[in-house]
Amino acid sequence: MTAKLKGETREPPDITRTAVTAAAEPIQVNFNSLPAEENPPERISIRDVAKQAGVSIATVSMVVNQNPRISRGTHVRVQRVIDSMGYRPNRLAQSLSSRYTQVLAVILPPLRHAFADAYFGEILSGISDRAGKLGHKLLIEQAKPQYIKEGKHIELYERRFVDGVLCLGFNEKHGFLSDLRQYPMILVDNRFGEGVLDYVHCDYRMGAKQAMNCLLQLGHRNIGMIYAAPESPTARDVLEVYTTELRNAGIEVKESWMADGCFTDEGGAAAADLLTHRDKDLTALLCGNDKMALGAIRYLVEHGHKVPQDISVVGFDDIQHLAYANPSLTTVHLPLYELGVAACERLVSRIRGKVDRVAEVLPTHLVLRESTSIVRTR
Amino acid sequence: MTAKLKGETREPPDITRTAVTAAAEPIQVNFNSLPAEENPPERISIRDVAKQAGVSIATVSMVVNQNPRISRGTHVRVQRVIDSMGYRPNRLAQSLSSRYTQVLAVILPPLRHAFADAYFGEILSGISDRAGKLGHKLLIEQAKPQYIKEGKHIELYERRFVDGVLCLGFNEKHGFLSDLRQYPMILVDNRFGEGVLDYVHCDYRMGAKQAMNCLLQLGHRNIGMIYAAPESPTARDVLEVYTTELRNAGIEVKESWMADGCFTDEGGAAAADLLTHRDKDLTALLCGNDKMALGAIRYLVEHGHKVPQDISVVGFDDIQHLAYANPSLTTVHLPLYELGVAACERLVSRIRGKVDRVAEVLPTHLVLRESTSIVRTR
DNA sequence: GTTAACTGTTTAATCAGTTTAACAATCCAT
DNA sequence: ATGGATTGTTAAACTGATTAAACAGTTAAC
Repeated sequence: MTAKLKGETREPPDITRTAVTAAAEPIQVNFNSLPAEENPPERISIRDVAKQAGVSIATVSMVVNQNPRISRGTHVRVQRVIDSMGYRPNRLAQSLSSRYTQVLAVILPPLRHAFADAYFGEILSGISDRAGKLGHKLLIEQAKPQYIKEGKHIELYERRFVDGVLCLGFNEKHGFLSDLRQYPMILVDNRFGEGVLDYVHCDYRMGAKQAMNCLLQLGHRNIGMIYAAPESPTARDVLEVYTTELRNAGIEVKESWMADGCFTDEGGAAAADLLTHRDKDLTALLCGNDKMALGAIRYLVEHGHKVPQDISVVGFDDIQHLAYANPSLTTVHLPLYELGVAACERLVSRIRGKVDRVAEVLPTHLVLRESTSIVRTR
Repeated sequence: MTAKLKGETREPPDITRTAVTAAAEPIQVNFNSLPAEENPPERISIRDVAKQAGVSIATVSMVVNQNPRISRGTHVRVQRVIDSMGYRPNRLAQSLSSRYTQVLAVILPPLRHAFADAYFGEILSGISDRAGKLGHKLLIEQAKPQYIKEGKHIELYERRFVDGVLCLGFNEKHGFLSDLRQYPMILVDNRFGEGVLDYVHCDYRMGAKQAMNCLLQLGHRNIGMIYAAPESPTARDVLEVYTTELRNAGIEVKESWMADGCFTDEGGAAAADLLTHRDKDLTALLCGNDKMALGAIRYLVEHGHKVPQDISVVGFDDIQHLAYANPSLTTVHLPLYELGVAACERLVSRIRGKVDRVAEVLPTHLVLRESTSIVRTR
């Protein structure tokens, strides 16, 4: 009979409703000045503001959205009421009505330490900073097998959680990416198919060329390569440039000079083990990322090889706080922060329908430090 | 006159509306089988399902929410229609109506590398996993000064972005925390005031005791301490236990044995520098976290001190991949993943109104590795 | 001095759900 | 056969915003 009381509390739902599947600034605070518990502040809606200001809710909405059809006088008058009442528009209602959530999702690969990874972290910083500036919030998801199986990545759009998705650490092998083809999304630091998905990635070919030039100029001819994820287009870029540059220098490329290091520290160490035993004449190692390079250096040092005197090592990424490693690492600097910024920027442009398919490649540069030196003479 | 066309596209808003302030499973994909671009799938609403199933929208809603008032037969019949149509409830409408968003925010401190931090990463993993299981999404925010000044942390609730907030890496010095007092929130790995805020933290007193016991048992008597953030209650716990344990062992505590390492690698190195010059007789260092411990070891090794032969070092955190460091680090293991899980669990319970003020402390244990040894005899 | 164009505001429909109260239909006891 | 309790379903109100279309009041043009 009577309308539901405003502010009445209800029980929150215990389960997620997914319908489709039926299964399953530092300021010192004086604690004494803080009342132990306060009633939650009562919600002020657009109707309350409209009533108080003596206008319609449409007018309030237009003031909030800075619609130019509202006169200066009305704008000021209503804005004063808004400020005095502390009105904040309910974003759920805004999004329901406007069809835009102003939220983006970042999908990370299902690695145990994805959240603590320097590579992802740097990209995330860029994404987060730019998203904030563009007035967007960030949802973080991890694409575990179960997650994909349940179609949660599609729900992200279909249930209106987000306007767009940024995918980090995936490549063509990850079939779920093509499920997102029809929605706003961007693949970060890789590419996919031919004009199938939007992407932004670092120029791994340029980076590989810079690294190889460096090693060749230092006189190295027996150069090993610790790669990873050969199914990844950008990883293949590096491998291709590696072999091409060797050939161009008149060096015969040996299959035994290459090993998979799985992008990990341990993998890098294992690969260094393998490579140094397969060919004792290797004087340099090119590594697909810094983590593998560090693993390799650790292995080499522990097994009596001096770095760089016996073997030079070059990495990829230029992860922070590694300049302190001993020896410090010569590496290809990837503009990961900028990559995140660009990816976020492009995605939002796509959401706003302003641009066509995005395909951008960001330049790299070599950072020469202590893990490389002129080739040893026998 | 005519109703707006369904699926008609509108322009997304260019600005954030904040009213209050007027200022400012790997599967290979065959690309050829993918149509270049598809029309976005048309939205299916609860009304479409109701019509198709020949029931009211209330019934569909109750089926989706597994309301027991719906008969078995109706449930099955409607569920079939839901599945066949691929209906997914719009979460914005659900949340607007139900008053619960099923979204939690994680607020990180404004550090440059907060997203790539092993400490935060581990906690985040726990939070993320548990949030997923509880049917909640995660929003990630960084509390930059501007962010707090603009009251964005309060908007998180007031504009219905989230149901609750987890705060990582903050302490009593961070005044904005008290703004959140009246909303569901939990302070992670610290405490605040006396029953003012919910919190879960590791038992730093226990950890400090374990570390000191170890060092004292190894015969050390001149033990230095590299602390950080002395305004933090948990950091003070460690300092207090450190001094108490020394006194209990009949050792006079010297002010010159303590230095602030700012929780960073460089800070740890600088503190080690300071401490070893202030007192050449120090045989052990207790460090507030692993990063400082590593910085200290790096400094010590580079300056001719052998670790552990000359100086033993104990850390705090037990960050992954550090077991490989040389020497590997003896450290107090903090159950950070479990901390994240517990924090998330408790927060959701609070949101559901099931429990009172949360104040939980998780046990630690010492991991003995190579950076500690029996005290050197002169 | 009408008519047309422009301004600023409001009305009402819409977004897509949840929930309360009412209602119809069946069941059991009187 | 009548009344009350029980069960399953629906109508309608409600969540809090946006926006197209209508409308009233001025001003400009013919």
